[in-house]
Amino acid sequence: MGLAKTEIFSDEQNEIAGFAKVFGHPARVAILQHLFKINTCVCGDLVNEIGLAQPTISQHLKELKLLGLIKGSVEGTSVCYCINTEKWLEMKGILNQFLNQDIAQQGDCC
Amino acid sequence: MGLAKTEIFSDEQNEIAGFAKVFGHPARVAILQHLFKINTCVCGDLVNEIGLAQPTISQHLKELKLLGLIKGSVEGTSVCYCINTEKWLEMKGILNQFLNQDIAQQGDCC
DNA sequence: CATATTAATCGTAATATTGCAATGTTAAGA
DNA sequence: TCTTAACATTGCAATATTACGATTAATATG
Repeated sequence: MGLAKTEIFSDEQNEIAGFAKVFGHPARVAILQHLFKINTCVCGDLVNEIGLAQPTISQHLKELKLLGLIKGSVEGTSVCYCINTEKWLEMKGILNQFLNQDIAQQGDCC
Repeated sequence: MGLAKTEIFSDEQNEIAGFAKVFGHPARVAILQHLFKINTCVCGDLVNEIGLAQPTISQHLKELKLLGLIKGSVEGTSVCYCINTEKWLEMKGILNQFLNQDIAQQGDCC
């Protein structure tokens, strides 16, 4: 089917999956890393930085924007992208809660 | 194409994406949460716990096993699954490094 | 041995994702 | 206004993912 049965899972589970999915592709990881590294707005060099065609980068940016992880503001003919710190922290909190589940666990049992 | 151009990205980027991808589906999030909650081996009740068919669960378990996040040992006619703590911690470290990138960042610029 | 139980695998349908060429849009500069 | 630039959108081909029915494999149990 290719279609996830999201309705049988909790909002929390779907939220975790939603955020994680966006990192599930190396191009988006690379884009985010670059945005962090530059530390100031990037305007268009992502296409040169990463080795993918312009429409492909544009599409990945769109997905990141849809989740709210990045912001884009038009700057003349170019567009300036940067991390949305607030949303990033929110996501970090949610994912960390999931990743830190193990503290109570005392070891493997298999 | 549906095929990610992994060769143009660094090993680190591909590794982050690989781990994240596995959480990119709520069923796998649910499976992991349940394995943590039970805190002892779960053998087959995952199918009842989560509302998906047995082959579907089996497939998700396979992916989790492939990455090394869970271990399974045969226990009679059933199979006992549990978290692979060592691998989980390794993954946590890698993802945390990615999620914590923001510390140096001083705010949005758009 | 016959049968039931449990889980893996196979095959397949439906849908999603990835990537890009072609094209559209918008704003700057000549 | 015309042209160029920087992106976004559209449309499509190739591949991946998700889900499940049917089947298979392995082990208990009567």
